[in-house]
Amino acid sequence: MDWLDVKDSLAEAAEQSDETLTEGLNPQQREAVLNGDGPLLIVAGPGSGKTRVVTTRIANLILNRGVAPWEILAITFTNKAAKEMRERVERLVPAGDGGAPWIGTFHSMCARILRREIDALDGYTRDFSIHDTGDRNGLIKSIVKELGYDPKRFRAQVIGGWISSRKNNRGREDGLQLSDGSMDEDVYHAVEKKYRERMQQQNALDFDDLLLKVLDLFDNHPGVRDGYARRFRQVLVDEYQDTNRVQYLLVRHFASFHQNLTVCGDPDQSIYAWRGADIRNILDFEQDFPSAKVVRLEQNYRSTARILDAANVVIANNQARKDKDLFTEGEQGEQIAVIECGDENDEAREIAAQVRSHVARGGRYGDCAVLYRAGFLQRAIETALRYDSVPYQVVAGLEFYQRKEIKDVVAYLRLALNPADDVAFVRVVNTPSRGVGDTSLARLASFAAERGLSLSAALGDPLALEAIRGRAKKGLATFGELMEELAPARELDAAVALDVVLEAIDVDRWMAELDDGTSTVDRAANVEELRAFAAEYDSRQPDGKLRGMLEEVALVADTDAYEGDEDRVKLMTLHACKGLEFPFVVIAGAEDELLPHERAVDEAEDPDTAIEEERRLFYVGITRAMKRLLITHTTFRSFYGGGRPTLPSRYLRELPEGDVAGVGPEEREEEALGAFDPVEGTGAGLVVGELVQHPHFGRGRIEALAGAGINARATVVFNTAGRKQLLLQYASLERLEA
DNA sequence: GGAGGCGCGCTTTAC
DNA sequence: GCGCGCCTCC
Repeated sequence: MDWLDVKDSLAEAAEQSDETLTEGLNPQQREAVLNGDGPLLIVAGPGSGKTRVVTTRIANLILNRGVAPWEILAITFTNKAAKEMRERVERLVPAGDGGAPWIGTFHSMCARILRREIDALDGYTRDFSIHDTGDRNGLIKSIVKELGYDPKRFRAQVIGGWISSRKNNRGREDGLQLSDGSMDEDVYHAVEKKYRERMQQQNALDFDDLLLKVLDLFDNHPGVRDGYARRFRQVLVDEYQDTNRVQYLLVRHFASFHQNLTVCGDPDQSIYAWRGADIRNILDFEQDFPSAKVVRLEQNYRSTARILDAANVVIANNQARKDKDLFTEGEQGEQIAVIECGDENDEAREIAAQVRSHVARGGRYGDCAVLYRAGFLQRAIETALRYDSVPYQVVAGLEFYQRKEIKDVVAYLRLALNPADDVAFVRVVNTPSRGVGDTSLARLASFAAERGLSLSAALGDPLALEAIRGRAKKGLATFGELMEELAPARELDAAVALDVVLEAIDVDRWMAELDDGTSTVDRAANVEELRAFAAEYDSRQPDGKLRGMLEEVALVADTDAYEGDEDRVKLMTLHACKGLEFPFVVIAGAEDELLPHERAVDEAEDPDTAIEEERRLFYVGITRAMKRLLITHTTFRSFYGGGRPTLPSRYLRELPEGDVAGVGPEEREEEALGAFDPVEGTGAGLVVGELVQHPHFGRGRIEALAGAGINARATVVFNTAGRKQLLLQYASLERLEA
């Protein structure tokens, strides 16, 4: 069916859809949906119905404003968000045959554009490989060694991060400083130069390049740029507060012709400054687009009044923000529970118990989410949930595609598509084992370098193997033949291509080789899962072929592992929870040095800014909760096999007293059910000079007392642990007879 | 060249 | 307390 036909057939529905579409929306939401052409900024507080507004707006553009679906570009930050948006738009607008709106992440959009247009850029073809962060760091490391520097002193990760932030700040690179401010800048620049050359030689792009190359394309080929700019009559960008410089410039290009740009976001939820997000993009939107209309969505439909109040009060401590006035008409709700736990196992058991009592009271496992600042908190929680037979699901990225066997198989697929991909070549030339070691590989590499060839092209030259002896020679020759066998896979359906590869490398033997019988991971099953994914991809994207599947594999980071409707507890980082909501939220590990994270503070140019970003992270976590919020922290947490005493997060002190019920270790024994009574009178009666006992620090003497109420603090000098500042509300100090 | 052992350093967050 | 990288020995 042609789009015009679709439009006709929808005309009738369209007559009334203005009314029905916006039914149940509040005036601000309706305004955001119905606002006409031109730049539009939607400042959307948490739980204000933003996704509904954006999807309804898209539907309205299609149904009532004569915009064809394919003239709409909607950019989200995660695949998860893109998927949800796509589904919700489809529910409102029946899909026609004419083409769907472009809904995706910056990275997937750019990959899609480059597949069509990259020939216009020197040295690249549409079969380019996409290198992930691991690939990038590996290449950088080998370059560092090649240039004769010590890879321990010049860590690939650090240089990689530096290169990345330079790319993400295009045009402002010179303002960036080396994190250590040392004299090593020449080395960094040398590595960067080499890295760029090597990437181009192997027809490879890293994540940052995907965006940057499109920017290059648009900057240098106005014809191409205009093609897209004219096509996209309506551009929408979600989570605009998290865009970086390059993304900002891209958005301007996309919207350059029609100037119909809708951005939405919330400055208080900006949590990606560490990867170049620039909050100024949203704060300055009205200066950038002087004709911009601004709509504020301030009514919260998600959380209880108590939870919303706590969030408001906490975030008000940030200096760098615009005041917002979030309100709810919802119920007061129960108090926020803060529970102090002994250590991470204690904390995990407590969380498991709380989840079970939630279910015992008629709730679902799927109502619950456990959020934490850093991935390593996950382990203890998983163990406790498993012990209690609580079903859970980790919503975190990468895991699957980070597995060695998966990366290896994917490297073969990459080679089939792009034989110049040296990083993939190095990864699998000796996997499974073919007797090719570093020495012979180095010989092949220098042969290739002298002639400006890729490693696989070098293998095609009979001279290349002359300097190589024995098993390695034979192994390399075998690998060369293998590469030729793989070549036809490039134009096949993904699953078929995968089968070609698996057969060519004799996957069964390889898997048997890897399986030493002791390992618990079922590698063969993982490979089988990849096979299933490929088949699923083929049926979903019949034209995608191997090329398309590899692209998707490279760009899923938070996987689509998140299945909102499954009745399982969700475990994820605070970063991953943005955009989601749960009836019952647990924020674990609310301790100083973890939240705010010490590294965020230490490594930031400006610690105060970092502390504010961490506070936003806490804010994002709080505002995910609909009905119940539980915050846990420990007094001691294991670290690197050892461990250290911990103090409650400074942000806990900011929670409004009336909304919070704190519970120490003794009180919570029979406390699994119901709301908690506030702890009262803590700290009362303690006197400077007294001896006290702490559950983890042991004995100590009070040196000073300060603050009152929930802010009451004691400085205690412990016999073994030294001097500590403790919040009396949480520290559960016991007085000892003098 | 490969397997096994030891020591070091590490855990932010992610497309 | 684990994984990786480097080292040694076969």
